Amino acid sequence: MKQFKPTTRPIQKRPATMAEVAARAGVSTMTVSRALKSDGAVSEETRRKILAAVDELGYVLDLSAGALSSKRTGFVAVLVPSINNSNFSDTARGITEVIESEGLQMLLGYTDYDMEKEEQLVQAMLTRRPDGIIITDGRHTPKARRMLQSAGIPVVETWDLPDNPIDHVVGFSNAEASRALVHRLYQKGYRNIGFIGGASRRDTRGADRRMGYIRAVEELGLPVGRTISFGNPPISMEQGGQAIVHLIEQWPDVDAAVCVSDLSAFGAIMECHRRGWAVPGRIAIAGFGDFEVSRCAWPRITTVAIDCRNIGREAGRVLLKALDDIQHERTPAPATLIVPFEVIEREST
Amino acid sequence: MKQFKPTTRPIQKRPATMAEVAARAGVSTMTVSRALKSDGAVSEETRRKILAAVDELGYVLDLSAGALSSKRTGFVAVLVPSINNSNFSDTARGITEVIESEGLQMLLGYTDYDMEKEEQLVQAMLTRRPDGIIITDGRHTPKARRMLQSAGIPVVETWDLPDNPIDHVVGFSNAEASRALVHRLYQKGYRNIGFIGGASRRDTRGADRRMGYIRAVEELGLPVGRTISFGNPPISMEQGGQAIVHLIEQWPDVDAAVCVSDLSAFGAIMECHRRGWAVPGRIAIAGFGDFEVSRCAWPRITTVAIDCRNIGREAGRVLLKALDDIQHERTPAPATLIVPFEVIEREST
DNA sequence: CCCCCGATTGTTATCGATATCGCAAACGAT
DNA sequence: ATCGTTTGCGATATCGATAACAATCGGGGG
Repeated sequence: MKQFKPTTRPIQKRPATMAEVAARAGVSTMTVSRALKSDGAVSEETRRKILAAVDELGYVLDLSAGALSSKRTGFVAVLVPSINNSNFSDTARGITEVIESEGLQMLLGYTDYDMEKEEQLVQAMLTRRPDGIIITDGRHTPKARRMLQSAGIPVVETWDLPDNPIDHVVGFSNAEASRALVHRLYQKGYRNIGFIGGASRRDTRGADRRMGYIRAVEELGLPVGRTISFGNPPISMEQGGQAIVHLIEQWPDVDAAVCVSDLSAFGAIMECHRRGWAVPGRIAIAGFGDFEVSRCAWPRITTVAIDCRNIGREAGRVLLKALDDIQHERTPAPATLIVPFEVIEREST
Repeated sequence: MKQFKPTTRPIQKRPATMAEVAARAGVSTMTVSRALKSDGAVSEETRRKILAAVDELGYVLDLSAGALSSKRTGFVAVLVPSINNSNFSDTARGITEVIESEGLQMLLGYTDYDMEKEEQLVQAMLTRRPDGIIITDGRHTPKARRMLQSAGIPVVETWDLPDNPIDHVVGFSNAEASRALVHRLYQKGYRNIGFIGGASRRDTRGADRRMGYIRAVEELGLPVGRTISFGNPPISMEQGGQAIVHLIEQWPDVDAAVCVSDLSAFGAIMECHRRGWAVPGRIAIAGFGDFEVSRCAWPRITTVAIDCRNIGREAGRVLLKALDDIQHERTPAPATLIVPFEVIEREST
């Protein structure tokens, strides 16, 4: 076909193959393959010739072919509920940081806080034959569980402490953290504490936080039942604002509110400003997650801090360890790593 | 090796292959392959047999093998500067939404606002032989550009309007948007407008916004040079707070500030509250991006709204169109799609 | 009754790399 | 000089699927 516009690039030009590189460098493909991995035993001279050929042909290695023969794709599947405005993006970041040093690549999927979607996603991910999988959840559909167990790869569950772990775990107890926060508010003198969370049970971590709250008010002998459920997870700033209004209208005597996340806490505080309710004068408000907005808002928001990025790093390390064990034909021992949380008191309570 | 704990799962169990499924169902692998794609012409009876076998063996398709023979990996590489606290997570979301309906999967990479890193990432991504690539930037290193051009796959540049596009474009002019915002502030009566942005030129969109600001103050005959550069992109809320203090100390007569993003605008506003400077009484503050925090803060923040998710969707659609063209052996025409922005005036100005 | 066609299924040849084994040359130690 | 031991490289056989083409079987039209 005649090209009228010489600037038009040929979309379909077939990329060079390793065999072509080998031919040009006058060696076998195996030697090229070795030269292109850092550890390959190749003489300096041949390597130079090969790299020159690679350069001239603009060759890039085809890992998708390599994966087939080496039986290692170099993929790590990562499933998170959502990546927008959430701690999970930091966790994903931490994972990437750790695994990319080993030449592994992340395959990211969103479950939308939905177990069914998670199941489909697990299936779709396994289709890519990842070397390992990190999943931000401790509860799964039976089928998802079965698929994960029989996939023959290391699994890391994170951000939770599952009752019955599939394999490895890197997490903390959301319930305990929430409970600790309520106790701290109690120490500060608050006696009528409410809770604001999402309406659905899809968010298992949110549900755990609610449970921790309930346990705390019960054991402290505080008035119970002051919980507002509002909107689908992840509950937004705007919804936090609406929820605080409901909370106060329904129980005018509440003096403090624990929100399922910093975002809803922030929304609640801003709505209070708008209505002239002093925070913490009229009502104290605490969040969860130590988002940047909590450190920066005015007033600064009391919250539970979790090092999200570190969760990712640790999860990545646990996975690398397991992969290393497998490569050296050791049976990896399922690890459970509990990461710390910290209640941080700021001006909002 | 003896298993002491019967619950321990066999990590190394090799997953079933298509050949095993075929044997069990009493057909050829080709028939299995056809049954597992939706479009395959297989009789209802055989399909049932095959699906039964798949189920019994717990078989999952191995796309990494299929990719080799079909020469289509089903991957779309997506490069974004950062995924944390940014609009790009929404864009990634939009892309996923569109492409997953076609069975494509996103391969996500972070450039950290760094062209060198971008270049490495492009190389790493091409190694996976994606069917297409979407890249959140209009400026690249020469080598990255060359690699993208000769990769033989559709390329979509997004979030920018490059002077010299590689292939397809879905974006808008950051400079124009920023300029429009300054004009709006001018209409509102502000005559001494500053700018707060990151210190590095790595963030090309940030640089464009600054340029738009400069052009606007010049053409309006306003005092120039009132710009503060602070911190590495993405400039954080905290840095926005520090920057506004510098701005006001250095030019006490400024009556309005344009921030490179909503996050820094928010930080600036909160810092003003802390210091008792009224916003917009003492100083008006505007942002960029229409983050949730801007809709929810008090005061609500004037900003430039971009439908980030939609950028992702459109970029995905453009890519799908190109892939479809290629499959039908048409030469895809490079498309440039300009998405709208809107200046939204709120209480902060 | 023959031929052609569509629907369904099988055969064979890749796809592009790497694992494994093997061999030759270089090297080092007795 | 001899005999291991490395070191560097190549030949061959996969890895698990799909493309392309061939084959088979019924049924309808001529």
